[in-house]
Amino acid sequence: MPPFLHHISRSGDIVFMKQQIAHLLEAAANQLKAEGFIPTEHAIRVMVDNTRDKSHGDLASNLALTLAKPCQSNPRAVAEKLIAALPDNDVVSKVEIAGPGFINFYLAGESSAEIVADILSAGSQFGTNNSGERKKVQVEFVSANPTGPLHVGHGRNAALGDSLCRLLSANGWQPTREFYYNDAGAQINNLAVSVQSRIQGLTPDDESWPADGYRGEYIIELAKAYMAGETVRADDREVTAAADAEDFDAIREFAIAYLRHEQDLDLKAFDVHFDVYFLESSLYSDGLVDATVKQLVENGYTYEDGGAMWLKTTEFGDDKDRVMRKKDGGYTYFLPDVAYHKNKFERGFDRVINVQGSDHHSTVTRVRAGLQALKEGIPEGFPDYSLYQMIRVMRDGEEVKISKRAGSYVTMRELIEEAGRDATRYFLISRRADAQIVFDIDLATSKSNENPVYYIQYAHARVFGVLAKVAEQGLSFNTEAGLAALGKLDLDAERELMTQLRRYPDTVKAAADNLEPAMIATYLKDLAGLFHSYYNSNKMLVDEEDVRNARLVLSKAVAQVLANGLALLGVSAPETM
RNA sequence: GCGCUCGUAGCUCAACCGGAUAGAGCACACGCCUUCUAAGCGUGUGGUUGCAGGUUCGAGUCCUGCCGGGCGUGCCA
Repeated sequence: MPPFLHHISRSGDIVFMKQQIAHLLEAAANQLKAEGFIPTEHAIRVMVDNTRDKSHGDLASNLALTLAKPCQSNPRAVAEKLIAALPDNDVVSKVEIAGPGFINFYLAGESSAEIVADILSAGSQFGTNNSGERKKVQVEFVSANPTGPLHVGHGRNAALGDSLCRLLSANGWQPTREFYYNDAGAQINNLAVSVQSRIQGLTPDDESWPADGYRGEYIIELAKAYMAGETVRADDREVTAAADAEDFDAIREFAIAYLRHEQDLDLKAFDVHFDVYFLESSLYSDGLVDATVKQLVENGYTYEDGGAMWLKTTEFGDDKDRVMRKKDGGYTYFLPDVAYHKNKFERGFDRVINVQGSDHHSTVTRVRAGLQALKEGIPEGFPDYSLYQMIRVMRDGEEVKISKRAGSYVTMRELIEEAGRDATRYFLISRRADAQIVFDIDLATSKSNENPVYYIQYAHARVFGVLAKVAEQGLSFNTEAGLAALGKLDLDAERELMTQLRRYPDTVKAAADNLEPAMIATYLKDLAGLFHSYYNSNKMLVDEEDVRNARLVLSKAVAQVLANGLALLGVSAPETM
């Protein structure tokens, strides 16, 4: 018996059933190689898929189709040989050849039901794995400059980034959540000028209002707080206002703290928390920017032209070189970005992921090019990016243009207050990052029942509802007895539920591998749907004790997986609704 | 112009590395609460997966070219 077969047993690691089947097929293929049926030089790549149609069994492989050509045989004949060569095992109850040559696997009934016991014993840990091997991953997200309230776009960023961290944790990684912001540049001065203008009683309509000033109403509140001598405490700083209209530096420092604090409130309402706040100014004060420039110059990737210093990013795949130091001596935004990412690399993270709107996708090439030009052995694909598409906001059937200048955008706070945290978060996370989503404010707020998050939460609450009924109706429920009686569950709906439950660990892995939390949302919607359908057409609290216990145990497992999945999205799993 | 990206039912979206008959919700029509929560379930209507080629045993998925949307193409970030 090949060594890997030690892992294949009914009592073993049942959750990665795909891998187990793949191992079986691999063993069969290797035997056919040894027999000379498959050319020895042919690399075998085994793929096992979930079936869409239950008449195709539980899992299927296309291996015979891919081997037909190298074996100079037809797929169905190859499939027959593969099946004959499968090692003995107790996880598969039936194997069939179907269609053009698919091999369909039916899992043994007990094997299928065992997932329920696995779920209940693992509890909140069910579905997690250690593929990240406790390695450190840093995820930078939100990273909004403190010049205004967070809007819907930041909301998508926050939901995606935080959920990604939860997913990575579930896959055995150790995430660090990091927030990077500019506390010293031109935009911050611009902010301070705007506040000072408001203190002086100016409005955006006045002629002397600063050209690029921030017009939003929040600047008025900020100015009032400053003149009232208030103290603001943000997560990463605390400032007491000097209340001096002439003290520009004091205004700036207070404004930063004030707006950071406002952002903190939104993020907390969203249940998003950061481990590290990184200041762009520290890159200068700690000499990281200068060191980066020096290194780039020494490596010969820079040149002067038109009074500016350029970086030869074209040597690393960019379509044109980029200015790194402007004529006026200041640096363009991407130079500090390179210094920052050099710093991330040197901090020893095994992996770094940036969550950004796709309107910044051009920085990807630039930052990576800058890092390559440092010649420090930073991997070419460093850092990873999760780019998400812009959100279009609809209100009263019309598109709301998001613009800080005009002050006409939808804030995160507005959304959370009107639609609630769960609904907002779910909506923002439930679509693939590369989909341009349409956020209909009226739908999200007034008719929030249409948000599928309630559909999922309701399935969870229903389980708790029926469990509460057990005692009310003077019945009994015993988990052990239920587990022992799972074999009594032979309805199609029950088998389908167990199949879907078994897919959860694969989904957790796939969602992390693809940096796509939305895959969890899709999975949960499907699971909830199967449960609602099952619940509606079958009574849980039947007289027959075995069946009652078994159904309740299955329902508990469904609730557990729903709760685990919702937790990955940062959405609550209420027991009553 | 060039680069990236998206285009799936009337609307909003699924479809894991190419797999078998492309799925949900909303909307529309008709059903299901004296029985565990109807925020639920069932049945039906609705598709040339933008168009045209190509690769493959097999394409919504990969390649090429068009068409359409978004973003980028700043010594803005």
